[in-house]
Amino acid sequence: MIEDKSTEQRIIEAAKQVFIEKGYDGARMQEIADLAGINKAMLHYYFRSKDKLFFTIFDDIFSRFMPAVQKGFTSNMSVEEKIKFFINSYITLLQSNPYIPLFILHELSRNPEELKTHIHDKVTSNFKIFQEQMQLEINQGLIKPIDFRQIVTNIIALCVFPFVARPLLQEVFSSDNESFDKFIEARKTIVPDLILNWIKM
Amino acid sequence: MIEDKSTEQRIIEAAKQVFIEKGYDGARMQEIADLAGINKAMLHYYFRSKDKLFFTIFDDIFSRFMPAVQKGFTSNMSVEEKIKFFINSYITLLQSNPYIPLFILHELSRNPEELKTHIHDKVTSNFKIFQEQMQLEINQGLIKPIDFRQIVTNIIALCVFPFVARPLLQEVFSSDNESFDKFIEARKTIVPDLILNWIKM
DNA sequence: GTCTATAAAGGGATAGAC
DNA sequence: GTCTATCCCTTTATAGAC
Repeated sequence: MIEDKSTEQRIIEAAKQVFIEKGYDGARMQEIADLAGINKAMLHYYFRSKDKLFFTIFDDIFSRFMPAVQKGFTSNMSVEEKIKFFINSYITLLQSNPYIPLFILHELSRNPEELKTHIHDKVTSNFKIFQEQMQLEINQGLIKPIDFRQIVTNIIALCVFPFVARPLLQEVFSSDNESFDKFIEARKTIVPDLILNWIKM
Repeated sequence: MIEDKSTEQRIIEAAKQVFIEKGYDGARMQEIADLAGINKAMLHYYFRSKDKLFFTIFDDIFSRFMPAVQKGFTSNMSVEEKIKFFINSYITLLQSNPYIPLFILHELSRNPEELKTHIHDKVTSNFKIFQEQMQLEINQGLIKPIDFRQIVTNIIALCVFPFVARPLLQEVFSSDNESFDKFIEARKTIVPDLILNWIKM
């Protein structure tokens, strides 16, 4: 049970845990109440409905997670340095938040229309800068002329996928938790290798 | 509504559709019954419970999908040819079944213990052959000595991720369905390039 | 095998006392 | 703000007629 802190804060933390683990459909208001150390009536007093509570939690998670992903692209490093830096810090972020990506992807796919409006203004800006910088280095002949979207998608895919597919991969490779953690750690050098080897002239 | 075919077959097809779209927790027996053109009582007559129906459907989907993935690795081609062939046919398979991966990943993560037993015997064998062949080509100096698991993970990640992250990617890149389909199609050459460029000596 | 009707439990939401 | 009690709809599951 979550202790200390204000009731509202305890509800939010409890709801995050339960929604992330079970998803919207699998989450129970009773379980959130128990974890927060209150009763169901209090949930509705603070958040009116399961829907409202969910959207609050989703927005909170999404707006913490996406900018953390994108801000790595705003510094004044070269494309190569940025990619190295980004992959390293992104995988580190995922090691601390391993269940966030699958939660977001599942909920977006479950309810695309409603949630699109919630993410629309949070995903646009930061990549633009990186895109322009890449175009510049392409013109300078430093990197190959590859579709910007493909590069970004490949980087994200290689970072995120092991986390969303963890149960399956552990089964396929018969690996225990410890060796899987090492496997992830190794990717902090493997993924940059793979990407840079591909895009550099 | 699904017509013709036996009642059991209609139930299975309807259940597949609904479970894949909504997930176990979001699926309703009523919706499955409606889609199959029968009533709820019939579902229980044929499958006793939602759980039993779900596991039947999950096993069916999983045992169709995973071997299709792995059989590409059993022919007598070189590692390079196999990788090219696999990526192409895997992405093509995903184009016809875009929602299967997220469904499997979500359900595995929701209920890992129960479902592990269901997948255990279906994921082991075929990769072994490919692993041995890779070791051989590594010894011959044809490809770099890279952890086999990392190569397989990267290939699967690059194929699968765009499908599980489609709503998010379309939002980030402001792309309509048509241009996203082209984006996917282009990956049939991009992903092999990326992988082979990385592992070839 | 297929249907209608209904039981039984679950779960979101509210009323009202304190 | 917080609690207990309860409403009421949804959903899984079963009984029983045909």
